[in-house]
Amino acid sequence: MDRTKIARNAATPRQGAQAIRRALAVLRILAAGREAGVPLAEVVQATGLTRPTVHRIVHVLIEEGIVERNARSGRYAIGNQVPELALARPRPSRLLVAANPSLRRASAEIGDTLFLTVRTGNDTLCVDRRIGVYPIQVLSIEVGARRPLGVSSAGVAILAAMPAPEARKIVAANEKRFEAYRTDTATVLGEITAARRLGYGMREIGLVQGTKSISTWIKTPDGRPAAAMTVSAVRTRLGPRREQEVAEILLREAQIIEQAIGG
Amino acid sequence: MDRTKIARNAATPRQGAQAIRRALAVLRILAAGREAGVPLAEVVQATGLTRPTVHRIVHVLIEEGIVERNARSGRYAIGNQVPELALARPRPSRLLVAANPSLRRASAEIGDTLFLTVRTGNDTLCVDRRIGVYPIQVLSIEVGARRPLGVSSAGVAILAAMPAPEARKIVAANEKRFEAYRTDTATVLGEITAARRLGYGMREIGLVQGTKSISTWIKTPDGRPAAAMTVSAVRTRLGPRREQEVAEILLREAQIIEQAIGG
DNA sequence: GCGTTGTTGTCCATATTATGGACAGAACCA
DNA sequence: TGGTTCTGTCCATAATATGGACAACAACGC
Repeated sequence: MDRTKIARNAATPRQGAQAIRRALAVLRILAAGREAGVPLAEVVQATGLTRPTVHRIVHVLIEEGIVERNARSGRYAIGNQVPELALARPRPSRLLVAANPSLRRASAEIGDTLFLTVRTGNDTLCVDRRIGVYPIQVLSIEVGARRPLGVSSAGVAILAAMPAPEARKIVAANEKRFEAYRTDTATVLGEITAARRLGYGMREIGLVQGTKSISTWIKTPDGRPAAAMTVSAVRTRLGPRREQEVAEILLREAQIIEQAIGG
Repeated sequence: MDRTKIARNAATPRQGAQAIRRALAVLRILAAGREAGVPLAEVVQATGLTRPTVHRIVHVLIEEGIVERNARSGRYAIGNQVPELALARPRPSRLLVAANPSLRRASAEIGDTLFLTVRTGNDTLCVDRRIGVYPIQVLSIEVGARRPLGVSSAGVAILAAMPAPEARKIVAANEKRFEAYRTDTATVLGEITAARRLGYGMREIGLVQGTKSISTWIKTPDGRPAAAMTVSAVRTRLGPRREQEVAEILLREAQIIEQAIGG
């Protein structure tokens, strides 16, 4: 009876739309499942909603064409109508355009697979990939791959570049989803701290066995990290010396991209 | 108190998600506004919802990143996160792939601008465009353009190819949106009847002054129209004789596409 | 200046709507 | 055949979303 007026202007998360927010949370989990989709139980676990609620949401979204169900597996996936809605927007994003020359340059210089990953909500989303000239390439992550912030080196880099309290809040929000990626809050927080010290994100053990990744963050003019640039390679190819070299190239190019989107 | 069990299995549109359905209705209207966006009042008018409701929905969607607001005009538009969700799906649709050779062939043969338009819900959505060799081209419709079924020749063609009651239902549902396109239910129904007789859709007066359009429908194996192929040109270039020629080419290619997606 | 019209934004009592515990069915396995 | 793990459905209930009414602001005319 006393916080009625005080809290309204600041960060009150606008009421009267629980169902819509929940539906979007479901959609974002489904998006992480790509074409293959996600079983209902996993959506329940990842969102923390009850099963009847998720079931209802998912089936309404199916009726609306926003979600599809794989007839074979019974899994739920992002439907046809989502790309159709997306057509309303102009094709390539500002970042993608700005990053293009840097990706080309760095890819040629480094020779290993290069990824551009953006932050979207509590997830990372791979939006570009360049294959290098070295004969062994790590291609496990495809354009469109989406993961909770924290489970990839790109996610760690992005979290490391934001204020610690904000990063902690996101990690806490993603906690329920870490299990599926064989990690946990403590590990993630440790990696974030390490990345802050180093100046870039690093994972000795990538999501694929025997790979190693290095990521630098890219900040928007307002100082918030919006994306990351990542190199992935077989571990043996990224010893301490080369790690240093690669990191320097990535840091240089990240700065160039920051300037391009800043101006 | 008597229809409790009877109607449940057939086409009961699953309850418990009014808000989600409404949010999607809003999104689809916003999608029609492309980058420029749509003023709130127009969303209200087009959806038939009340203003407070639309306002609430739109602002929640903004908080979620699904909708953006143009700072200059105050209009609302589809946001960043929609294409990001869309990345979860594999790139080019089955239809787009199947239609590609036909579009190329017809475009070369006809020389005027060619469009491929799909049905999505109660809208048409332009998904491909080929520019011909003739020096005057009608380029007003871009890939991503979305309009209520019935206002373009493509929409009329698609409606003409479905069972009359279903077409009437869609036209009725779109009624509130026709005004913005300077047409009305009676006109649209008349055009649909004419298209059924002709075997293809036609508009003497395109949405742009002085243009004329011809559209043939494309049906999926289950017999439902899913898309339309359209030629637009300045009216003088599409006299009765040439109209016949163009229609024949379009009908031929439509059939080829139908076979390609059927097998 | 001052009404007029056309916007968008907000409040809050209310009834409609979404919720989730409990139950049921289906598929798989030993 | 009983156990386990999944999805689907029901319905009383509480919480949620609703929309009428009011407010604020801008642009325009005179």
